[in-house]
Amino acid sequence: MSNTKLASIAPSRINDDTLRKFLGYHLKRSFNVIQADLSETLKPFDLRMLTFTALVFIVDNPGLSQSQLADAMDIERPNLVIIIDELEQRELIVRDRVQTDRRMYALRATLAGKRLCKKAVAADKAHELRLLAGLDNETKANLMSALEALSHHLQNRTESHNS
Amino acid sequence: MSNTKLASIAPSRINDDTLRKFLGYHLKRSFNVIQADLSETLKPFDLRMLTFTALVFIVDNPGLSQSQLADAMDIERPNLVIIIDELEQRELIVRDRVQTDRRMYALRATLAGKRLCKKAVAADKAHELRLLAGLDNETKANLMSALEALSHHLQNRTESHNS
DNA sequence: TATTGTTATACTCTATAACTATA
DNA sequence: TATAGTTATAGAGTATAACAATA
Repeated sequence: MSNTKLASIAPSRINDDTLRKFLGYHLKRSFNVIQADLSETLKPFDLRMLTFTALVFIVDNPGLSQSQLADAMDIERPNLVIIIDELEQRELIVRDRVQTDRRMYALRATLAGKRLCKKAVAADKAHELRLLAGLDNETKANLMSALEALSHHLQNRTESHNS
Repeated sequence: MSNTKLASIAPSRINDDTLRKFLGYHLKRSFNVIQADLSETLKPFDLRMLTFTALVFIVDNPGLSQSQLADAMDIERPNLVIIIDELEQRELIVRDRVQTDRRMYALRATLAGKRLCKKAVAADKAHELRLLAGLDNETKANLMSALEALSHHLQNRTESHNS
């Protein structure tokens, strides 16, 4: 860290006064760290954030369709296909044909899927607690409620835009 | 919205009780919305989130090097090159050779760069206010301080990991 | 006609290894 | 040797258009 020569030319401490005022700036930085760390946490289960999220949704909502899932995950239908393919090939979920509407599949988790989901959720929870270790409980509670409020607010906003 | 037949098979309202407890879940959803909206906001200036962030950093820190900038932006050096190339080609910034250490460049914004930066910052600020319209001021303030705390906490965590 | 799932495709962001030129 | 910038490349995530099967 001996950038004594550098100090005369470039700022030794980077100024982010302008960017610090932007929600998107902090959101991106925070998400990048959590996303990178979460990838490591999910690696033992052979899951990524997207496959993990899809699996949890299917476990919690047996019978939902790919359209519904894509909508819940805020991704486009085409991008969900390979995620479902992967989960199905690993026999964590099944695609059941719906008899009353043969266009769509009812997604259901297998026993193996439910078991893996439970383990991954526990690992993810432990991972987040480890990541937030050092913050006092009040800050953590504020963080969670603020983020949940933001997420809901933005979600409702886009819904009313689409209609 | 007439999924009356669907209701008998699949859940009509998606349950996200499990995922709702995860910071990463809300973080990702919020970031996706803000990122998508910000892209639209920056389009008139021919900027993306990355080129915008780089430009603001250079304006606020005249003379910084690409390594310093990559570090500040939390991206890898190779990925910064094309961003700087783009800003330089558009004559928003210049790469000045540092005489005392000819390996590196001192990045500086041109007058045009500073002007565009100012306009883009204002548009971005207006965009965020518009996006958060409807939330009461207390929630907004909580959100900002919570996110800033999170961003700083995670940043310091990774720094101590790298050393 | 509209919708579900699918294919193909393209663009952006991210990450790593290896090179060059300078120190 | 170590560092700054670069090239090449590969892997994710995301978005759109167009298609087949079904409603």
